Amino acid sequence: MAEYILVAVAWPYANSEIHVGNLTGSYLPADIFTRYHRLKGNQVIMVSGSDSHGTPVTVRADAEGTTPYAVYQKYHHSFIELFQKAGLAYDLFTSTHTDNHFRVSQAIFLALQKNGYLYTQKEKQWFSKSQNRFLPDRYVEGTCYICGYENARGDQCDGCGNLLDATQLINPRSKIDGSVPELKETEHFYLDLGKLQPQIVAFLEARQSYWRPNVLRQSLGQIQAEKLHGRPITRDLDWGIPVPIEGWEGKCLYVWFEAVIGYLSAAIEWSQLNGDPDAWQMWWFNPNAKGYYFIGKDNIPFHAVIWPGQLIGAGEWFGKLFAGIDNKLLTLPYDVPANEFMNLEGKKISGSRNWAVWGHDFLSRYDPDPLRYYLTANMPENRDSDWDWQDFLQRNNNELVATWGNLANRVLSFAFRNWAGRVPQPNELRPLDHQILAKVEDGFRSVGENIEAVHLRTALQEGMALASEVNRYLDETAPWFEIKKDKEAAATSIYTALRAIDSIKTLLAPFLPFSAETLHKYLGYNNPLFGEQTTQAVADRLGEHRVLRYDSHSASGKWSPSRLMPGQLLKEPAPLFRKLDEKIVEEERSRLGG
RNA sequence: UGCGGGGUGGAGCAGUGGCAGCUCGUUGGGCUCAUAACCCAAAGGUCAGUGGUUCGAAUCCACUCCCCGCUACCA
Repeated sequence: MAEYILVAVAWPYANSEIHVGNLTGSYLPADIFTRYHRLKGNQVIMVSGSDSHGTPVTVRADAEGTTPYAVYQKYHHSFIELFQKAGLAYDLFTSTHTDNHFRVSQAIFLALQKNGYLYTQKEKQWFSKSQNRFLPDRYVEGTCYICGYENARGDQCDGCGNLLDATQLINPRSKIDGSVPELKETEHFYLDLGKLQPQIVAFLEARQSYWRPNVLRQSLGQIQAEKLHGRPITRDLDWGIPVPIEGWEGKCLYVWFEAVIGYLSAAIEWSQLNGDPDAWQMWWFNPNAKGYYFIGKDNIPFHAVIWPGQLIGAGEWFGKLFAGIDNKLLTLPYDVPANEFMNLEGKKISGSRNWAVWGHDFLSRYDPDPLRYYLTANMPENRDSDWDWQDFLQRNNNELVATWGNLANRVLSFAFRNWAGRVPQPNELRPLDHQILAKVEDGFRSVGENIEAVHLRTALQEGMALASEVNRYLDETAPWFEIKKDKEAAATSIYTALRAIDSIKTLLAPFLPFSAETLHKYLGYNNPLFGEQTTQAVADRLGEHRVLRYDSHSASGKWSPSRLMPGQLLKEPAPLFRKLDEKIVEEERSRLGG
């Protein structure tokens, strides 16, 4: 009775690098959750990709004198490289710039239209003659018609703080090239969220007993306070997915509308790449499948309100239009365990001011597991948290190294040295031994329950607490003392301790996959716990996109207690983690804001 | 101003009606297998303030004082 679980992870926008806030907000919790379910033997797929379209990408391309395609490719490849280094093992990390995604998105659009949830509306927008394109409100500056402030932006005035109607700006100019734009009429499609509101509310109410309060506040709470209204889902732009309607050439689907559809299209692409093209239906046409959406708090309305609205609105027409299948509804999200934000040294992370700890930069000096440990221990599950270098150092040295790394090292090295590199043969286990093993083995229940509820901080804490228990056990049995007078007693203690750390290894593996794998080898196992991350280039009519995949063939890990065999050949151990020097705190702080 | 979050021992947090807990740090002791790691013990809080509800409040209500977000395609 394996469960079908879809792990849907936020799509990084392809115009900037990834920092620790992004990692702890969505990518890391998703990976931990997914690794756990893999060990557990569930049918889990973790999908995401680069959000490739939209105006910011085109603006950046213009500024750098290159193409939007090149900009997106550059960041996309950087993401894939980072995810490999950080051990973020997506079943598929693709992109929105694929033929498959275009077709899926257009099918969703058409299904919504068939069901009567789209309407069109004409409006005036600023148009840049020099660039021959419409300007998003953000990219128009002018004098505020309320307070007279001269550098007001189209959407909001920084002088008086009022939200503005961009078309009323006085002396408008393009923020991109300074030219004077003119008002021009344009027509767009709107998603009729007002009409979908009753179904969206019902969807949310059915889930409010177990959703996080921060997510409910910004979805159900928001709707109750102010009604939903239609949102434009197309734009005058050529870098994106064309509106699949005749006469609408030169217009594209708005990125917020099509990027979320990636959760569906990526599952479909994953199936195709696996040579089992209908497999996605086990997640998407299966009412018992559970979809978990790992995102940051900025994305809550899109995932908890609008995306369910899109799925509900597409209804059975999606299956019909896309796959010729009747009477199938798309599976709605089961949970949206959105995280809050992580600040940095007390201030909000800001990429443009370099107030950030960048993923690539961090991993050029430190290992991935300490990063994953700190980001999990400090994950903003309930409220904003803070990355503090002093705190990072202390948690690394006093918790990860001292409690867990040292435990593994002291047990392994003692065993290796005194029993000729093999797991010692124990006597019959004593009550003390049974006790510690029972305690550790109960972790498969308690840590598992916490991970399933996406309480990852607590789950990690419980795993670490078990490591402390084993340290205590060693202090009581004192095998270094036993061995002097009764080697068999020492063998029993060390065997018990080895079995305990073997189990804890598995309990911590979702969080610390690299060191778990190393420890797994030291314990003498030949097959790895997890599969491999691989990349591959996929060609279609839009060009080529590189994808990151997960190959589970070699994986042998199981979410179950150790059954370590006496006599098993150990490998010569070495410490799992490095202790860090106090001086890195100042070094790292001085890099910030530079 | 509007909306939202938060103020708990030195630090970071848990705790939504019933003797105030956890991790780290500090101090003292133990051990010596281990990356000066590990184990034990102790000190340390009028749970922001005031008033109220209650047999009983960190926990509910009212008011006050601070801090921080959001209202920006900056995650």
